[in-house]
Amino acid sequence: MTKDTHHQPTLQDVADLCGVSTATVSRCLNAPDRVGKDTLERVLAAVSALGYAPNFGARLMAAGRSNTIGAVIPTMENAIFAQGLQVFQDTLRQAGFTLLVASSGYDPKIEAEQIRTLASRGADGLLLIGHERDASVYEFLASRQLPTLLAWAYRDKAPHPSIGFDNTAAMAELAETVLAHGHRRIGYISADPTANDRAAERLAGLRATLQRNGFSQDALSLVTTGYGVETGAQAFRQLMALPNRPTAVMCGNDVLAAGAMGAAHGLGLKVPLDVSITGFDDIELARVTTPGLTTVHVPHTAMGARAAAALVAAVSNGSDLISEKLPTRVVQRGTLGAAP
Amino acid sequence: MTKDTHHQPTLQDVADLCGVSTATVSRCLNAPDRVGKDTLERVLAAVSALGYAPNFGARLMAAGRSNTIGAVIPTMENAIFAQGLQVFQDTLRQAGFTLLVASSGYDPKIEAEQIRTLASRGADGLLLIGHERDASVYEFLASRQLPTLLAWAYRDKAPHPSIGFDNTAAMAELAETVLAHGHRRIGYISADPTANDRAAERLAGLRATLQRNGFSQDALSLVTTGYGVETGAQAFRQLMALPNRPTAVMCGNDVLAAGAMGAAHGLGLKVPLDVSITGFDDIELARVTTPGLTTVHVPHTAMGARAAAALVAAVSNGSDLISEKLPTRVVQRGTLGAAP
DNA sequence: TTCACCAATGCAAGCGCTTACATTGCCAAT
DNA sequence: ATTGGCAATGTAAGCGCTTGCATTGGTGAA
Repeated sequence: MTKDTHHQPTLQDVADLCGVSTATVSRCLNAPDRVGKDTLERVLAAVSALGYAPNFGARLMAAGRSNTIGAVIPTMENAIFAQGLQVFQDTLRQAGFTLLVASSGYDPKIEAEQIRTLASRGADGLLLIGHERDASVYEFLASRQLPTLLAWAYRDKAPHPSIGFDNTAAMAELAETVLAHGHRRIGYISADPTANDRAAERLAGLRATLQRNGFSQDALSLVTTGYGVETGAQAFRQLMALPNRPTAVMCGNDVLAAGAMGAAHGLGLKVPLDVSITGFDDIELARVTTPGLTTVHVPHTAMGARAAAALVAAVSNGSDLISEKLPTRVVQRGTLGAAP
Repeated sequence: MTKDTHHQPTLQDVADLCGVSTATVSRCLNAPDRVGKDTLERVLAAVSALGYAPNFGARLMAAGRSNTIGAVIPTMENAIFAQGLQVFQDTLRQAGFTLLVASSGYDPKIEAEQIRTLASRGADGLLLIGHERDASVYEFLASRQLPTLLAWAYRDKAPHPSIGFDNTAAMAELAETVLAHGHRRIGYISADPTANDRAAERLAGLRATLQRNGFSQDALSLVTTGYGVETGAQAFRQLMALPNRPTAVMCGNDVLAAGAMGAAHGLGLKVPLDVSITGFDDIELARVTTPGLTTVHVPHTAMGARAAAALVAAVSNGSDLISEKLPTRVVQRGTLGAAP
């Protein structure tokens, strides 16, 4: 037998086939200008003839770079991050990078674990959602010198670079709009703000707006809940059962709002005649409900593209990651009406 | 200086710290039962003290295994695959595997490229969507001996193992239900069936049902379109502009159906009084429209979990991947009514 | 003609880990 | 008391690639 097992072709095979050293072949692939023109041609021919593809592990090991960017997102289950992530991946792909995605289920423990996993797989850079996480995680990142960009959030004073929008201001703007419609009793459905800084900031934006407009604490009925459509529906029913039910129910995101819409329908309440509902994120869901959801439009596409470009630059040229604040805007679609 | 650069701890560091060989440390991590109990303890303590994490590249290289499963899905942009994928990842994680996701944008060229990328990154197994792809891709997979499981589809005679459901039969069942409501002119909105075998099978199921029930070709008005909510809406308007407009519009998936719902509302058509609409997949969207979408429920969760378990088994024990057919069922929610 | 220089290429040392094989030492069976 | 067997551990050979340094040979300047 010439060959016992059916191996993948290696650099050596290519080198043998054209009578050069592995070093030359490697250079043909990674620094073509450091090689003679005819040699280059011959080697590339051999490469494609053999169907050679470099072994990722070996390359990672020898070069210490993987051309991979990792992303840890809270969930893949709904569309909140999907659109931005899709663009993120497309942009990376065009730059010759691969995306590794992991999701944490909104659990900081799992997130930390996933970050470590991605790092140990040689991710050259990381995309994370939001600012808030344990100091040990940031220490880990620093010790690895891993370029890390935070997204879906932006803070002025933030110690880590982020690309996103101002959750607080965006929700404040929406809240102003709601108040302008004459609503005086506001319900708010939020994901747990202690474990989710975007949720916390949005809630803060709402609170600040209420206060600024001279409302008392009682004007706000807060329900904290989970992340699905169903939990949104449940929270909405809870709010409607209140003695002094709110005339407008604002939701921390579109998924919760969609649930609220469903629950309203189930209760026989007309939106926005009987009750107004608002969301946040402007995902596909928001265009699909009847009437369309009044929500905050978030620049998913721009965010994904800019984040990818920034990380690629940081990884390739070592350029610094700089924070960027993208604009949001309130989108009126129909679920917000005048207070009854 | 004791150390010039700020290196990650290596196996050697751990070994030095507890006075054993790297082999022993390696065994502690990979085959704890082949090591003395006290040694194990000491080593694990050192591991966590140093914050040691194995270098992925080195491990991949030495062991030829990565504990990684790759998945190439058509899109992350909507929820069609998200739920199944989330479960898939969770199950993998619990088995100590990592998921690498890539999306192809429904483009076979990109899919092939992504498959190669994942393979070269040392994915131990692959999850792909649907059966149809170029023979060269399957040859590549075979030459790599890469355990590959197809999902979201199931075929009896299929040459490759798959776990999913029978798209043809499921759509046929839904079509029977539609016909049972008295509809005689059916519109169908489909993604391009030439590039998507699930779409093709669903269409085939519908056609077969019409034929079985003695309908002529004219009973079906087909519109082929893209993948977003908006394209669904557009296709729906197209169907409503037909001289002999259909009384029921069936859609190849829930996203298209949601678009159709929106368009119907825009045209002032009451669903299901004026026109019936059906979807396929039963994703979150289907519960959010008003009225709820009548659709085909697909076992997302079971599919993701079983697929993960099967791949883990195949990769770990070399056990064969066997096809599995999961049940679907028609879910009546309200968008399907009697023909006007 | 000589020589300094440079482009093109080869040599070989790792990168950090796994694992086949070798070694050690202890216990039970003879 | 010997010794075979076995569990625990060590030794060291790669895995396939990149890259610093060495070597080669051709070029133009002196």
